[in-house]
Amino acid sequence: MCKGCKKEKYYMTTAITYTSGKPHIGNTYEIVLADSIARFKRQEGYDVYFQTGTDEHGQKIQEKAEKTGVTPKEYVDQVAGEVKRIWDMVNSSYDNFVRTTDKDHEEQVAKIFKKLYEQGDIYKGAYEGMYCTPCESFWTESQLVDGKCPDCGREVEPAKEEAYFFKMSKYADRLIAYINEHPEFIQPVSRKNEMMNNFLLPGLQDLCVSRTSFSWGIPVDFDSKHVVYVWLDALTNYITKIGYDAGGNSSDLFKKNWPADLHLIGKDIIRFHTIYWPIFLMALDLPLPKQVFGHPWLLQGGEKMSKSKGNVIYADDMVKLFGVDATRYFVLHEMPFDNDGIITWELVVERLNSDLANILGNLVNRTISMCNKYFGGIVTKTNAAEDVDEDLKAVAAGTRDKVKAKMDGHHVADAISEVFTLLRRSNKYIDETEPWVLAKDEAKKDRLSEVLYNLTESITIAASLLQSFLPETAEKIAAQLNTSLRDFEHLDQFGLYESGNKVTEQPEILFARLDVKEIMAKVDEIQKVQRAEFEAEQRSTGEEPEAKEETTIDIQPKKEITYDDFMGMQFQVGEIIACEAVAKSKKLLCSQVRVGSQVKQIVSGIRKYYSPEEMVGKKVMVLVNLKPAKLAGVLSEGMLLCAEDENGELALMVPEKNMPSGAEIC
RNA sequence: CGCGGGGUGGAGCAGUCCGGAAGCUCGUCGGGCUCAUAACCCGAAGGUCGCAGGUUCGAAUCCUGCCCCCGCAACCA
Repeated sequence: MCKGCKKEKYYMTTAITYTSGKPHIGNTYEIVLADSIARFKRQEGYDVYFQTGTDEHGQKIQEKAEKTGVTPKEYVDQVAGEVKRIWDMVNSSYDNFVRTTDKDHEEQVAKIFKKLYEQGDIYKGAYEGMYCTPCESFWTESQLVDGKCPDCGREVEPAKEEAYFFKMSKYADRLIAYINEHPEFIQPVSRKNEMMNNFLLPGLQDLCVSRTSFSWGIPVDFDSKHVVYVWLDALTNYITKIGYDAGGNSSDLFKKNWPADLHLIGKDIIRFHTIYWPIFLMALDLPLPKQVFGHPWLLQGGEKMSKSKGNVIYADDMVKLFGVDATRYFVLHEMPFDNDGIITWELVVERLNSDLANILGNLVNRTISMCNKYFGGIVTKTNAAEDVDEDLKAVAAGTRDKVKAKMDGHHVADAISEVFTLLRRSNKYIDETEPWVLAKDEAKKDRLSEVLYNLTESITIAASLLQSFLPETAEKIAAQLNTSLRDFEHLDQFGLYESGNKVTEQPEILFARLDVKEIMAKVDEIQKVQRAEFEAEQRSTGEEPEAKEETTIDIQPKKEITYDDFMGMQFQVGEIIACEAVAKSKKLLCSQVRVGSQVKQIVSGIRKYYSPEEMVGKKVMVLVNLKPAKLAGVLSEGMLLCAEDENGELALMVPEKNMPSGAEIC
């Protein structure tokens, strides 16, 4: 901190990661994104406090622990350790790694709950819904499957449970006003309308903030059969872990840093951060955070990520194959600002080769090689300038402010691109000046020296601007150039590289080019291991292994039926003579099926797998005597039989030999 | 008429708020160069900006209608 002036504080947080399992690359993306913002703010001169951590309570964790045969605490200790290890591995520079099972946090949450209760914002009421007794779970109407429990398929019954509620509606008007008066509060702005239109303007319902159906949580201290709802527990980490005290004795750290300048979160939890969290803070009479930025997701291209397929991408594997900075580069660069990004192994290799190896690594390498070849590594400014230098110098000196402008709006990918514009410009400069031609003419030695100086200086500036994103690489470049990364305030000037300095004699390759095929072979190995691990885990938790290709599927057995029951069902071969999509639905097809001499209209949910055209002419298996019913308003007089695999893929049952329409199936 | 996101050269995207010569990266093809990691530099091909109307001197951009894709929601007989 400089004398006489105080650096401006900047308090930022990530969401805390839920410890129900090992974080994949999509989760890891958030910490890298946050880290690059934190590093950049520090570089700009802010006094940054950067907090991240893990969210460790809740029913899911309790269940997971039970299945694994350990206590919830043992379970979250293990996962939180993993999270922290990964956060450290990707070089994140957090100041505080918090856990919601930390004693001080638990105490404060209990105090906050009590305070809100005593001042009347929380009241005791009853939660009503459909309850599945064997599963001990409440479900909303919309969660039910065929009116039954989505977990076990058994009957549910209406039930009431005592619960505490928070009076959201009391603060809604204040929140609406705040959001309207602070357009920068919710980022990207498109999310603001979503919150307003879907939740705030229609009217907020009171939020249930306690549970009695499980015990792994922070107990309500005046009513110990309740635990505090996870979101009230999780969100408050932003204040409790910097020293907030509900009793009025908050720490200096808290007084200095609250309100937060930035909550960086995934777009899926924007609602919790822009509605519930601000209202909790209003109830506590605390100022609201200045900005909530909901970043998009990193999605795996093509198929869905699934452990059983072994295609989940983890930061560990990426770091093993590509290194930390290449991993950071990819997730930062490939992520658009408000659209989801795509990650595939092939794309990672492509980016690494074309950007990091070719443009950046090769530029550093060729520049240093020339310095050594022509001047024994000594870089001297001779002022033998030519017009062609001007553009390079202008781009180099102007990059800092362009990067800053992008970073101010959290457009991290675009900020990095600005630096690469400078690197591309530098490569072009080499072609324009042709140092190898200058080297052949003794009279042009000064000019050659100046050219290499300009390149060295440009690279120094680029490396200094890259340090927020690729910290290790930036340091490596500075070391190879025998200089240090430059202060932010001097990065808009050209010509500060120490003339007469000697660069390294043996430049190390920063990023080696990779062969896609070799990488994909290694990826296959990784996926094999992942599948094996998954199966082992399934066995250890006593779950039936998920079906793989060409294996079997076990389904919930139904109760035994008699032969008469069976004979009560009439199956016949039917021929589809016409078929069209049901207008009001996305999944339904309406078929005219000839069964013997009559034609039945049958509606089926198979549009995703069969087009109306390909249905026509098929001979299929039909349950004929099913009571007619209306689906999406269309009458259906039977059922086409299909086989279904574990992914919901459907296949129509057809006779193995050609059979006449109406033939009985028995 | 359920809610939301999206449809821009082979791929991935920017541009759309505030109309004014269709842009970026990758890939392909041709050329140049040799300091460098088969790299770098230049050039070219390739797009009815989902479709149809409308407003305008002028529309990827504004208005109207429609189609398709992806989430969520659902009636998945």
